[in-house]
Amino acid sequence: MLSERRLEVLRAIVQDYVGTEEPVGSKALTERHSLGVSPATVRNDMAVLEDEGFIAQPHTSAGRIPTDKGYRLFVDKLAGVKPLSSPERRAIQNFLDGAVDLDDVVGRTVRLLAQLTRQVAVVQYPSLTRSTVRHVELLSLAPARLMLVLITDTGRVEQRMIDCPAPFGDMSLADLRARLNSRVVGRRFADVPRLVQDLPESFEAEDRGTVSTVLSVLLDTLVEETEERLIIGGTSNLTRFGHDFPVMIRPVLEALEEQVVLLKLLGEATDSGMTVRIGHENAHEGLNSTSVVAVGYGSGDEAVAKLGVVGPTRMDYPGTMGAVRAVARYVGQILAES
Amino acid sequence: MLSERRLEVLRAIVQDYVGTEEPVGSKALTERHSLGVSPATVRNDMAVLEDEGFIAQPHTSAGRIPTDKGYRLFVDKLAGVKPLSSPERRAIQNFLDGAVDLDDVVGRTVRLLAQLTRQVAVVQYPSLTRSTVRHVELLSLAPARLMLVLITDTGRVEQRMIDCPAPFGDMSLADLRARLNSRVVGRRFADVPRLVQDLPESFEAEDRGTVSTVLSVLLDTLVEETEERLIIGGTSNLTRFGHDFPVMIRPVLEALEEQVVLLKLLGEATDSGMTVRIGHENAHEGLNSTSVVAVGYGSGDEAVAKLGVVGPTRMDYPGTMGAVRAVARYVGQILAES
DNA sequence: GCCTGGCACTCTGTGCGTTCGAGTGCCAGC
DNA sequence: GCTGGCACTCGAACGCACAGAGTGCCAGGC
Repeated sequence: MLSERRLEVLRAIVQDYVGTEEPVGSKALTERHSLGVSPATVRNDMAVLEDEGFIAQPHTSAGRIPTDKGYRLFVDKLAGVKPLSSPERRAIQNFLDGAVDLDDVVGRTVRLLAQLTRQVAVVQYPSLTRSTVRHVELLSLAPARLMLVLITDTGRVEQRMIDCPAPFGDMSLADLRARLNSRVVGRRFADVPRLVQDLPESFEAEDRGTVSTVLSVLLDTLVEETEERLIIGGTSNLTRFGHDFPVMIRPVLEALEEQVVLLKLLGEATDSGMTVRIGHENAHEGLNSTSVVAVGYGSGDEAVAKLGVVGPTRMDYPGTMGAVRAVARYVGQILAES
Repeated sequence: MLSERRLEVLRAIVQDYVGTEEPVGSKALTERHSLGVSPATVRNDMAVLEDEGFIAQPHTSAGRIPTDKGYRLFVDKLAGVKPLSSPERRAIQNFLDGAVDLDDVVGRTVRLLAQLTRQVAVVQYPSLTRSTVRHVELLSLAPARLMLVLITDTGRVEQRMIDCPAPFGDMSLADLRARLNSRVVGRRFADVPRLVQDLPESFEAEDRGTVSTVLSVLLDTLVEETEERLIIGGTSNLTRFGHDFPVMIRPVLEALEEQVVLLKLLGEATDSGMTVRIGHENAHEGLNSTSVVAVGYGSGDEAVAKLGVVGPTRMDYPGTMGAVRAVARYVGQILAES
């Protein structure tokens, strides 16, 4: 186990490196932090930390920089989550309160997060797996052509065209609409298939085909809706990556364009609490020199989706974690209110 | 007026520079193109072209590179639009044909365009100013709470919550829904305000407040819907900007994040035909070293929106223009079919 | 046993002078 | 008006020396 002072040295190295972006040496460390020991002692500690794999030298006779493992230790043991200042909190609240609909909430959130952390922000749309149906509407557009509109309690609306196998009377339509709604309104998506299963049987033979068609479209829509969408913002913050950003930025931009990659990235975050994935802990190769800070957010007690930021491994973890957590909280509040 | 040969020299310079990304000298030019004259002659021509501002030297004793003005002349007079190969055309069609809804069409288009041109693609959603209303639905969620759902002929659906000033009976609701639809279905957005203007008067006094509220929400929604949205893709192609990309990329990424800037950018493109804006011709400062190739597309004869690409001024104009034009055509076809 | 000051060593980054080569401008001649 | 020749310029590349930061190690002190 590392002694208290060695941990302190690691903390100091991380902090200085994050600040200056330059390898940090023993002398500079003792000058900037009151460790109470001489550079020589720090050098010995550094040698140990290097043996253990927490720090590394870019080349002999340069200072040390933290390794992924070093950042990991820093995040797990040495750093807390830095709470935001109260002006910051107020700014968040004001900014998010202005949102008019779900798209706007998500859009504002991503911009806010990017601005606060000065990194690339990723926000997943609230997932619908735990959503409930608020209303199902059926409209007749033509004798054998219907439109299905699904409204969820998170405020999303989805519509589908339906070509019916046979013309469908207005009475039957109203009937189906009423029965459908009485069964599924307020129910979770996952429960809907079970609840509508026997609906066709209660209709006249001539209408059964259409009813079945409508139901299958509805079920398809539910499945499709549960697919997760996300948006990103603040890509211009990639230029903050540091002096080696020209080589780093390419794979990162490519990874960010792949929604699948990002969804997996957020998906890997554990459901409760904040997840920090550092450098090579990220499965995707292009993100090997980035860290991802993600957290779930939701309207109630359950997390319905995730949001987070992607930045260089050399990032201000306490500050970033604080911002991510705070934004997630406020977004949850906003969603709960609406 | 420049002589035929001088124009030929300019064309050769543009082509070589676009290919090699290096300033091109007189000797190299005569070797790679059969101009039929000696390097010395070419040098004289180059001196003239430089006097006229079509080319420039990065420093004395380097080759020449085209200026914005040089590219402009090249695009206007010297270069055609390079048609795509038939495999390319087939690929476009296959790719776009797989789209299932409007979002999907736009998403596929932006990816396609980015891939074909290897540049940043920008696609504007079909504008709704010329759209018509397909259906307006009103749902009662609570005694004094309604939901308005607007369905357009381009397949977009928009919903709004409405808090009514007074409870609104089911009969009144059905009545309002019927009258509203009979007036606006099939009409253009722009005509709706006029068509519904006198609706409140025909209702009982107690319902008028609610009817007015509903109408104002409807009109708001129409206005908001006509606001233009767009999506971009292929940002990782920014890394192709060349050796000076680290300094260039920042303002470009920033500009790309501002939807307003991009909308203005596309908006500047003339309605008919393809528009090419080169370097400083772009009003936005961050895009002073990029060129924008944009064209309108639409489901019928009218252009309903625009799409295009953003790339370095040093781009393959004929190829890019060909790809942009082809994609716009196919998207138009797809939209017309659906 | 741990910390410290001292010292030799090893790198990188920087400044400087030199060389090399591509490219130019100009001129005289055809 | 085109061409070949020629002197000139300037940046890129290279080698080299030097300063500075940082290290590892060791002997000595608390």
